[in-house]
Formats: sequence, structure tokens, C-alpha cells
Amino acid sequence: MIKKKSKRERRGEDEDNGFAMWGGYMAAKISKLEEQFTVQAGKETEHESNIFQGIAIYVNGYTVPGADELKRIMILHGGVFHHYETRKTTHIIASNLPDTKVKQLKTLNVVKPAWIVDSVTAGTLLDFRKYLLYSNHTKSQPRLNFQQEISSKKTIKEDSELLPCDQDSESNSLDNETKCKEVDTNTCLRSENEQQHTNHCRNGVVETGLRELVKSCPDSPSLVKSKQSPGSSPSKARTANPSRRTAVEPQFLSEFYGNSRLHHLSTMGAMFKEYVAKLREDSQGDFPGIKRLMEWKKNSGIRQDLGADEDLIDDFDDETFMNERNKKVPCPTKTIMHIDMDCFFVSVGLRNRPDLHGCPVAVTHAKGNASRVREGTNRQYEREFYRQRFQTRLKQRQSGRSGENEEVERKSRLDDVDENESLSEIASCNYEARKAGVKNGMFFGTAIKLCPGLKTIPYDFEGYKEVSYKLYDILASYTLEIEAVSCDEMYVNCSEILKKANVTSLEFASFLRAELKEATGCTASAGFGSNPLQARLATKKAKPNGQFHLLPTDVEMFMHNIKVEDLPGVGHSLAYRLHAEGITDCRDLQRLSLASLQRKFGNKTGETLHQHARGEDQRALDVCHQRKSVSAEVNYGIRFTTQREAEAFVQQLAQEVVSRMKQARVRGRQVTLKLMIRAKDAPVETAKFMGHGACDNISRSVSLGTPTDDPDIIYREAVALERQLKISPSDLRGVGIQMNRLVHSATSGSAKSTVLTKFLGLKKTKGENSEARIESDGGKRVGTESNNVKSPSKCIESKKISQCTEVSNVPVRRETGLIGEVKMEKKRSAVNDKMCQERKLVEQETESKIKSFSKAGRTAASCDHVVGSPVAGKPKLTSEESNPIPILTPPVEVPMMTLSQARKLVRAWVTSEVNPQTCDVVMFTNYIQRLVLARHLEDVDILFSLLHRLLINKGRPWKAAYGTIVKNTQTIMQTVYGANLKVPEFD
DNA sequence: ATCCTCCCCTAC
DNA sequence: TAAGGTAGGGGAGGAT
Ligand SMILES: Nc1ccn([C@H]2C[C@H](O)[C@@H](COP(=O)(O)OP(=O)(O)OP(=O)(O)O)O2)c(=O)n1
Ligand SMILES: [Mg+2]
Ligand SMILES: [Mg+2]
Repeated sequence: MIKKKSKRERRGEDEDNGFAMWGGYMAAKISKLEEQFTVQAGKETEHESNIFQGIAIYVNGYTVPGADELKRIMILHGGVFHHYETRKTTHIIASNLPDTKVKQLKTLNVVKPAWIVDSVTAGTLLDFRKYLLYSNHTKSQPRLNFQQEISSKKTIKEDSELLPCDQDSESNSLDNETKCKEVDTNTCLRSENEQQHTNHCRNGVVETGLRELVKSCPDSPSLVKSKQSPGSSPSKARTANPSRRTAVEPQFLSEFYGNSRLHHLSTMGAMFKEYVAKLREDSQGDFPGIKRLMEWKKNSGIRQDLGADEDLIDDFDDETFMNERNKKVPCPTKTIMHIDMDCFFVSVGLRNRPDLHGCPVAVTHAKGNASRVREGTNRQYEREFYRQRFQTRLKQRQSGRSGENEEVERKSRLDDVDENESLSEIASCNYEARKAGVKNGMFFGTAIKLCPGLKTIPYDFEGYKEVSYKLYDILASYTLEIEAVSCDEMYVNCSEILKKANVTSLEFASFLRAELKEATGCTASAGFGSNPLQARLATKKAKPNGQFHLLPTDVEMFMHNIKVEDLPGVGHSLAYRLHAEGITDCRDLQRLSLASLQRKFGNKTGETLHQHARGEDQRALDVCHQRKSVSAEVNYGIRFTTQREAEAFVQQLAQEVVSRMKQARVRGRQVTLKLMIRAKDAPVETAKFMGHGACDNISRSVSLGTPTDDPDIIYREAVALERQLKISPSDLRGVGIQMNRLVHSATSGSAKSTVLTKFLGLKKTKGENSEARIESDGGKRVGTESNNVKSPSKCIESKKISQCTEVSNVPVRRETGLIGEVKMEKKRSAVNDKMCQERKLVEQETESKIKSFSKAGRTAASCDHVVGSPVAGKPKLTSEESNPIPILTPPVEVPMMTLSQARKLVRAWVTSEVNPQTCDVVMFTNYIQRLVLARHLEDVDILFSLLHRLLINKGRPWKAAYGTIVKNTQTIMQTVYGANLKVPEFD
């Protein structure tokens, strides 16, 4: 029998953390899981060939072509693609691997990507041995290799993606053709200027810079090829000491992004949101995890009866007791889990560093030695600068507001570092380091003082991605009611899981965490509650390597002692303001009335604080996310001397943002330029090397008449905005381009969504061809801002009532109504959530239509274009007033849910509501209308039958709603088919 | 009132 | 040296 140990004791044995008891059982389960999530050429997909039959690859690190492309190729040609290495992986594809990585690999078949490409070209599987990547011969230098890869990537990119020559070069831009030549002079200029500016510029720098420029000039495809070969020696080109690398260098962007943790973090976050969406789309609705869980539950019955329950629960005493006591009571409410990897970057990095176990460890770029003092920097000065500015802002906020506030000290991060200590940030530190007060995001210089024994390890972005995939794959084997928060964290609606497997939350957590540990070598913590807030707070309490269920009965007590800064949404600023009011924990917060909180902190913020203080949170999980913006920004290494340099960089950013838009299958109707500008009196040399220092932030936006993903347009708009601001290029410290008001294109065409997808896909091409180019009139732009030319006649009514009742006639016309509705979503029940999301899609599509019509003021030409082209050949839209259904223009780019999803939703909707809510009726009607437009009448028929059947025993309001839906659907039917649809009726 | 733009803040 | 990105919520204040 297992002896119960004290928590502390158990935590000390960090090797197994109680997981040992799972033994080989887990291993077996994991392997099943792997199979489940292997991406394979589906039976549904048509193969182009079977070249790669029996081959399963895993792509390690950066390759050309990239992992995505390789995945596509594999699937197309009968192969298998793994997101991470498994036993089934037959080959690893890599262009370049550090020795340390090679050693861990389970197979010797490390092959260059050319193997795949050439095999496809050859139409047959070539001998991979000719493509082996022999990398065990010399002591490699990861950084150099890495940079080399980056620059070859860059070359490819320019080669393939840059626009053809910019004809009206009068308007400033560096066109592709002359770029190489121009850049030379450019660089010389720069170096001269630099020597004046800063006195540590060496010849070597210029030389290196030039050589690199030459290297990355788009030359010929053969150049690309030669660079791809990993054997070519990178060393001599890079030996010069690059003492000042700025965004002027053409390869800066990719190098910076390659090293930026925050960039990787964001990218991976977006990636996993998309991953969840894709899994949902492809889901067959089977969740093997549930079976595993049930199996386990069956086999572990004895253990529970022996009263060793608490051994399952690595937890804290009081709550454990409460949890145990309440365990038998079935929880009628929803159970939300929040799960988060423990000190993620460190955990991943330590997988292969047993030598560092037990040591305080941090992931950072700093190597552990003190940084060099640079001339022209003065941290004292910059610190003082920040302090003063903070005071000024505080006064601004306080003026006009009464009340004597408590004096609260505001610390700057620079306070704790001396002149020569590293300002490299710590991405993540383990719990040993945290004991000493080290925190994520802290400067290394500060951390090493708090924790002199602190060890550092480098970043391993590939590793994070692999582990994240495993995390998401494992969770997805239980449910797809997942909201991805980041690469190491998500919310999960566990209600179904617990019900189906008949397990408690903590049983599930134990099993799950063991599984995760086994698969990834990293620990995770899980928190449960009846809403996301509670779950999140529970995770915080559970950390590290623990789990905790905050039960409804305990919420009140629990919240009392939560510090305000521990509430999600309360960061430095709000915490400071709350502290200034004498509010430090939720108990204090609870004493304030809703009204006073709103008065002090604003409407929404006040309300959220009021609710969160009580552990309330009615937010539904956003399981089906749709991004609202795409941006690329760099606030590091920005040191321009000429406007031309600045504009060249903006051009690169425009490229970058476009490639991201394409990937996300969106186009944007608004371009926003974001700049950071050295604050007046702020030192020219920043405290942090190449940092932005104290800055003013400025953003300017333009609305376009039509959505775009054209780098040329975006570049021009952005530059126009930049010029308008008349900022000295040398004061720029940050530049970003953001695209807003997105219009989403059709889904990836994954074999799943059949007819509809095809239909939409067809239309899409048409729409894109007809895309209007605005601003083709070169640099002179008229009235670009304050674009909202919505004339009253175009936005007929705007009252909420009509918006909900008069469905079909105006389903998509009123901006005001639509937006009002979207806001209501947040207060809605979870059941309706999916509907709302559907709804959002329509809105986006819709909104663009409205805007297109209402944008008349901008350019007559562009407006004509917009109205005319997508509808070409359709019943003419004389004016929008006379056309009651603008949606008639096929909803080109709207992903739809599948029939079975729709059915589920309808069922859930009807069973969950006593009476239908008008807005839901609107949403449903919209959905049906779109099905009709997509000529998907079978589905419409099925849905009406279903709805009718479900409503037979419902009251009058439901039946009336049904009538409304039918009526409005028939209107659309008349327009599209000139006939009514036969649907069941109530008497 | 409700919008839009330009911020600021928060989170990872 | 150092790699301070990015998406989204929300508020202030002006325009309508
Ligand atoms: N300022 C920050 C915060 C986080 N991260 C990265 C590194 C973290 O490992 C990862 C996940 O962030 P978490 O907030 O989940 O922090 P950890 O996982 O490191 O620690 P824990 O979750 O155990 O508190 O994001 C970062 O680079 N910089
Ligand atoms: Mg974490
Ligand atoms: Mg996290």
C-alpha cells in the first residue's frame, strides 16, 4: 500500500513527482496518441502520387522549402508528416543542425530537404543516402549556421516575392532592379554618417555590411541553390565583429525575428489558435483520450478505495480536503480547466540538461558575464527620465479628479541595474530561481544579483514548438472545446470529458499531467473552476507541477485573499492606481460599489473589476478564433540616418505583413503605421543596446476603399503616413505596420467542408481578380483620413429593435446595428457562442460591403470598381436602397460550419432556451440564408426539419421565431431560385 | 448616443 | 551588448 507523504516531501523528489506509479502503462497509451495525431495523407484527399509511401518525416529547424511546404508535399505524395519526432518517424529533414541536437536524435537518417524536392521532381523516391546531412564532423557554431540560414531564407524571399519594378520611382521607393547598386552608396553614406554619430564604428563593420548586401542581392536562382548547401563555410564572411547592426542592414529583419523571443511567442500563439481551429474543422468527433481515461479509471478503482486518493492529488492541504469532501457531489455547472506548462522555456531547455536539475536556471540571450559599458549611455539618466515622465502622466490623470491618494512608490525596471549589468531579458526562469525573487521578463543583470548562482541556457525555439504541439495534440484527444491562449497555455471546457469518463476533475488532471510529462518531459499545472477566471486563479495556486480545483463553495473565501495584481487584466498600471486608492486585495475591491469602480476606472474596466473581485466571469471560451488584425513591428535596432533607409525598412515590413496576411488568408481594409520616436530630451544612445529607450508612440491609420494584401499598396500608404508626420529619421526607434478591418478568405479547402468550400473557392478567385487598386494615382492622396463617409441615406434605420426583428430585408446593412449586436455577444450564454462567431464572420463580410458602398467619398474610380466588379454578371445593384439583400453578392470568403456542427448547435440552442432570443434568430437566419446562397438546399432542408421537430412542443415565441425564419428564408429563395422551399409548418 | 481615431494597457 | 512582438480590450475626446 502506498504511504501518504507530506506535500513538501513529495515535491522534493522531483524526478517523478508521483508519476512513477503510472509505469509502462502510460508509454503504451502515448504511442497510441502519436498515431492519432500523425498527419497523414487522408483517405479523403486525392493523392498526386505515392512517392513517399512508407516515409514519415519530421522537419527539424529551418529548411528550404519550409516545414509547411514539406508537409504539403508529403501529404500530396503519399507520405506522412510529423510535427515532432516519434518512433514512427523514418527520416528527419534538416538543413543544418547543431551537434547538441544531432546527438539527441533517435535516427541517423538526417536528410536534406532537397531529397524531398528532388524526389518529387524525379517522380520517384530517390536514395536518401545521397542526401544525408553529415553534421557530426566538426564542432558547429549554431549562431553562425543560424545566421547563414536566415540569410539564405532572405534571398529566397526576395527572389520570389518582391514586386516587379516600381514604375513611378519618382515616388521614392527603391525598386528591385536598382536595389543592389543603390544599396552600396546607401551603405557608404550610412557608414560615414555613423562615424560622425558614434565613435565606435570600424572599417570591419562597413566591409561586412557590404559583403552581406552583395550576398543577399537577388541575383540568380543558382545563387540560392549554392547557399542552401550546408557544407559551404559561413565563417569567413562573418568573422568581422559586427559591432553595430541596425535595421539598415538588409538582413536585419530576419535575423532579429529569428532571435526575438516575443516574436516567436506571438507567432506560436497565433499558430496554435489556428491549429485548434483546424482540428475542429477536421474533427470526426472521436476522442480517444476519453477511452484512455475510462480504461485508467477502471483499473485504478482499487487504489481509490484504499483511501489513497490524496496521492493522486499533488495539492495543498485545505483545498485537497474540500475537494475530496465534495468529490462525490456531481457538479451541475460547467467545469473549465486552465492548463499551463511550468516555466515553459526552461522546462524545455532542461530536458537534456540533467546536470542543471535543482539549479536556478533562466533562459536568456545573456551568457552570464557582465556586459560591456558603451559610450554615450547613461542609465542613471534614462532612469531619471522615465521617473519624471511617469510623474507627469500621473499628474495628468489626477488633475480634475478629487481625493487624496496614498503615496505609492513606482519602481522602474532600470532601478535595479547598474551601469554595466546586462539588460538582456529573462524569458523564463525556473522555480528555484523564483525562490530568489527572479521573475520572467526581468533583466539578467537584476536577476544575477538576486540569485548569484543563476545559470543561463539558450533559447530553443524549435523545441518549444515541438512540445507545444504535443501539449495541444494530447488535449485535443479529449475535446476540442479549447481556447488556445499561448503556446504553453489554454482553457478547456472539461464538462463533457468528466461526464463521459465519469472521473473527477482532479483524476482527469492527474492522468493528463502524467501523460504530458511522459510525452514531453515537461511538467504542467492545471486549475479548475466554474469559469475561466476561477480556473486561471486555480492554476496559479497549483503551480508548479500541481493541480487544484477551486470549488464553488470555496470561491468566496478564496477570492478574499487574492491580490488585485493577480487578477487577469490588472497589470502595472491598474495595480498602481488601485493601490493608490488603498485597494490591495479582492476583499478591498469587493467593498467598492460597481458605480464607483466604473467612475474611477471606466465602464468596462469597472464592471470587470467588480465581477472578478467576486470570482465571477461570464466570458465564454473563444474556441473558434478569428483574428482582427495582422501586424509586423520592430522596436529594436532602429537607427536610421536617412529617410530612404527608413522607407526601405517600411517596405520590408510591408512584405512581412503581407506574407502573414496571406498565410492567415485575410486582407485588410485599414493600414496603421506605428512609430516609436525618441522622446524629447531622451538620450540618443539608449541604455539597452539597440533598444528603443524612452519614446513617444504615434500611430496613424488610413482606410482603403477595398481590402488589400498588396505589398505595394500597403507600403505606399504606410510611407505616406510616415512622411506626413515629418519625423527626423534619426529619431525613429520603432516602426510597425498593422492591418485592420480584415476580410477573411475561404478556408484552406481541406477535404472536409465539401460543396460549400468548393463553391466559395470558386467565387474567391473571381473576387480577387477584381480587386481594386486604390491610390494608383501615385503619391497624391486625397482626404485619406476621417474616411467614414457613411451618409445617412445609406444607413437606413439603426434601432436595435428593427435590427432583430426585420431580419432578411436588412440582414447585413447597418453597421450600427451589427456592431451593437457583436457587443451583446459577450454577455451571452456559451451555447450561443458558436452562433455568435458565425455571426461575426458574416459581419466582417458584411461590413466590408457596407463600407464599400459608403466609401463613396474617397475615389470615384475605386468606388465604381468595388461596386461593379464582384457582382459582375449578377442582377444589377442599381443602388443599395433598392437592393434589399446586399448579401446577394455571394458571401465569397466566409468559412462555414459543417452540417453536423450546425445540427448540434441548433439542438443546443433549442434545448437551452425557454424562449428564443431575437439575436440568435437573426444569426440562425443569416446562416440559413448563406446556405441558400451556396445552393446547399439539402442542408437547409435538414435543418428546417430538425428545428421543426425540436419545436413541436415549444411555446408560441419559438413557433413565431420559426415562422420568421421561414419567411425570411423564402425571400432569399425567391431571389435566388424564384421559388419557395418546401418546409414543414406549424398549424 | 454612437461612431472613429489614437492612444494606453495587458498578456504570453 | 541584444534581439523591447503582437493581438485584443478599452478609454478619452472629437465628429456626427
Ligand atoms: N515576459 C515574458 C513572459 C513569458 N515569456 C515566455 C517564456 C515563458 O516560458 C513562456 C510562457 O509564459 P508563462 O507566463 O506561462 O511563464 P512560464 O511558463 O515561464 O512560467 P509559469 O507558467 O510556470 O509561471 O512565455 C517571455 O518570453 N517573456
Ligand atoms: Mg507557463
Ligand atoms: Mg503561459
